Amino acid sequence: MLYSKSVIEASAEGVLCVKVMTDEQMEVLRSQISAYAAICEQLVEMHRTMIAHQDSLSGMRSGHLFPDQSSGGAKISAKQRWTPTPAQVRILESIFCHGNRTPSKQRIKEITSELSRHGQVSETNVYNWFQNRRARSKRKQAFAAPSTTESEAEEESPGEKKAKKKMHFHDS
Amino acid sequence: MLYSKSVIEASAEGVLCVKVMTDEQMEVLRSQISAYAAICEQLVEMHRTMIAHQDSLSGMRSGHLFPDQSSGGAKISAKQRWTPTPAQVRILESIFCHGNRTPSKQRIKEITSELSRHGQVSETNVYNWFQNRRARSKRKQAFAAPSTTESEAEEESPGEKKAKKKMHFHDS
DNA sequence: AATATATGAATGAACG
DNA sequence: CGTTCATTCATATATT
Repeated sequence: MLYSKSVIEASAEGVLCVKVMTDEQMEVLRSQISAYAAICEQLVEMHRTMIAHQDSLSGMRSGHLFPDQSSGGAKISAKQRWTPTPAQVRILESIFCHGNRTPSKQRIKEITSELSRHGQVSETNVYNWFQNRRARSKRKQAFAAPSTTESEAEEESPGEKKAKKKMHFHDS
Repeated sequence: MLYSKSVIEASAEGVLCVKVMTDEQMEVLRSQISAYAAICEQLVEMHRTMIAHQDSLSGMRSGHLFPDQSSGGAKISAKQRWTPTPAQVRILESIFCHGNRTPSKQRIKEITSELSRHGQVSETNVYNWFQNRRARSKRKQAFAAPSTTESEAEEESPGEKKAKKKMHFHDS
């Protein structure tokens, strides 16, 4: 949809055939950008307002407790996706919160064997878990509003955290 | 649909007119839209989280309140990242499994032009693809190899690997 | 049951 | 090159 740029190839052979945009098209693009800009502004404004009212933020994690997997009935249903048992989650969280970042392959193996005693896991599962855990942790911290004390002086506008684009083209 | 198909009209007749945009300029515009889209997503997510927290306090439901964009179906899904088409994947896998490791720059160029006939692709994309392919192949080995002797049965085959994987195409 | 959210997995791109 | 990040997809689980 957005890539209509390469559509116009057929007008002439190789010479002054370029990607052209009519005023109309330009206008369309302009309004799209405009619209997004407006939406962003709106959202930022809303966000600020809400933050102002926000004071009691108790980040409670929803402890999901699911039934025992080995409760008599044979659970032969082929699971398509690994689901850590509560015990495994506890161990993983513990390790993660221990500040021990970037578990190496060796460490992964150790953790995996440890977890294996509480249910079936693979190294890949553990690896993915840490990857996801870290990524998610970062994302959730998008707005950790410390109303108590201003510790971090360096901060950007709410919407710009993710806007940074680091283009590094390896190219040829 | 915000993108009318009047895009092509201009090139048909004598109306060679018009504002031209280089690919570079198009890219800039695309990036802007993309960036705004990303920011919006981020803001919406933050918003949602905050609303959820507020709900736990007052039970008030504000509902979704971000306008437009979905009503008209004008989904600006500016693709920020290259996604190889099935045909391209097939070719790439084929080359990769051909044992020809670490394609040279020249080879990359060749492959790129070959792939270009099946969809837009840059040399950087190809380069990255091979890097990733190799790295992940190795990782899998690392995870699988140190076990016993018979666990070496897993090797990707060019023709079929993950049939259940949903292929999402992108229009051009 | 339908929708929403949480989260495991896959992968393109970037970094050192 | 190996490792890590960021984004996306698919599904398990929770909520209405």
